[in-house]
Amino acid sequence: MTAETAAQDAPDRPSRRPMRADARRNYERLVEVATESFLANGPNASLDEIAKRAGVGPGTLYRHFPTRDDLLDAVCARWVDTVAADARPLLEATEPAAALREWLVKLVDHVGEFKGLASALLLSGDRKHETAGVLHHTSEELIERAKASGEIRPDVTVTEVMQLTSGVTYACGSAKQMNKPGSSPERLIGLIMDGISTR
Amino acid sequence: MTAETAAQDAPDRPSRRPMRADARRNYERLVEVATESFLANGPNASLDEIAKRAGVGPGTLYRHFPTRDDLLDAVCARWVDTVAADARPLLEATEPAAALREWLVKLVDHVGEFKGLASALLLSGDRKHETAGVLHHTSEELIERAKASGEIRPDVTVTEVMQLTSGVTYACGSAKQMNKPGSSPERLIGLIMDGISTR
DNA sequence: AACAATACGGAGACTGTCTCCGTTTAGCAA
DNA sequence: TTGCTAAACGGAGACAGTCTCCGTATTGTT
Repeated sequence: MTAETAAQDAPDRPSRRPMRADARRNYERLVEVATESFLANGPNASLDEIAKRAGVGPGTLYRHFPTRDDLLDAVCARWVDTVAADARPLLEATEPAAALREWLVKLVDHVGEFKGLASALLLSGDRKHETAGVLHHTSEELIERAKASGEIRPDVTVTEVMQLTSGVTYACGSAKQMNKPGSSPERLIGLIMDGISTR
Repeated sequence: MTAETAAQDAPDRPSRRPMRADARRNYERLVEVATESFLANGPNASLDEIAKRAGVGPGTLYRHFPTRDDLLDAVCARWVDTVAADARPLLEATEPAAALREWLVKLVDHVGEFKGLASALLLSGDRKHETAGVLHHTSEELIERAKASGEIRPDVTVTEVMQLTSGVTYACGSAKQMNKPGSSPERLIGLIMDGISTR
């Protein structure tokens, strides 16, 4: 399921008939407005406000997205497609370890731009939407290739790398928002790469 | 400033005369109740509720702690003394790198127990209360010793280690709360230790 | 005992969450 | 087209949490 089709047979819709036209319109618009709003005001942005700015009543918002997390998920689902596209070329790179490093840095940057909204995604491998799965799967491929080439230790798991990476994301994000410079994602990912490399 | 004395010339009090007896009593009681409440209900526990359970009006709570963060800080200030005590023996250990590793694991465990309340502390080196400073300073000593013994790379900074550690804390915390087992703190800290070790 | 200075506490304004239900609309079938 | 029904809308309003204002009470000092 890609973000584009998400609205049709939306979140866990029991694959019944497609959404009515007006419902779909509102769904789309809500996700759109929510994205702006979350980016501008953080993940606690007022939901009623989002509804208002999308030109619908609160009831409509809550019918489509019963909880804040559901809305957050939908917003992330769009965004994740963009990120995954970034990885495509890396999957064919000639130097797997370097490719992995580059991907992890990109991941941190992307998630960082997206504020704290997406950080949970790195950890959950199997949420409703493939949202998180896409990221997990991409990482998995890159890690397996790097293991195969002998550059990464075979005892390291995908989950571990994702945990460490989400940690870097969190640390960089927090550091920025409290005006503590801290080290760059490149540097921290570098240290992690050193830790998981064969030697 | 230790937690015990915190109430006397409390948060950034312009070192004027000490708190009045009733004020101090309420301050103490509030921190006490807040600790329970945050642990039980997370960092969004209702402040009015805390005030009520401490037997004071909301006004009193807000006079002592103008923002939620101020209260959170006060709660953490108590807790940090406990943690720091754990490090005392490690500072004299004969194997600095092992001691550092042990400390970092302890740190993750402690912060984890304390839910998400304290994770921000690892990153901020110079908050109002020494709260964060204590942790930072302790880590610094352990890291310097490990560098001096040649086991840790000299180019690694304290901040970097704290960033990575807070990341592990975050990752383990999130993983737990969304029922994703993930790897243990020991394992992840181990990978980080590998990354920052000389080879 | 009297008097500042300090602190208390609760009423209430305000903001955000979420639901209920009467009204409207889309889509289909005749 | 028209009429019908399931689907969807949206806003009033109940509720919960935040935070302030200010009249009242307490403390510690002379």
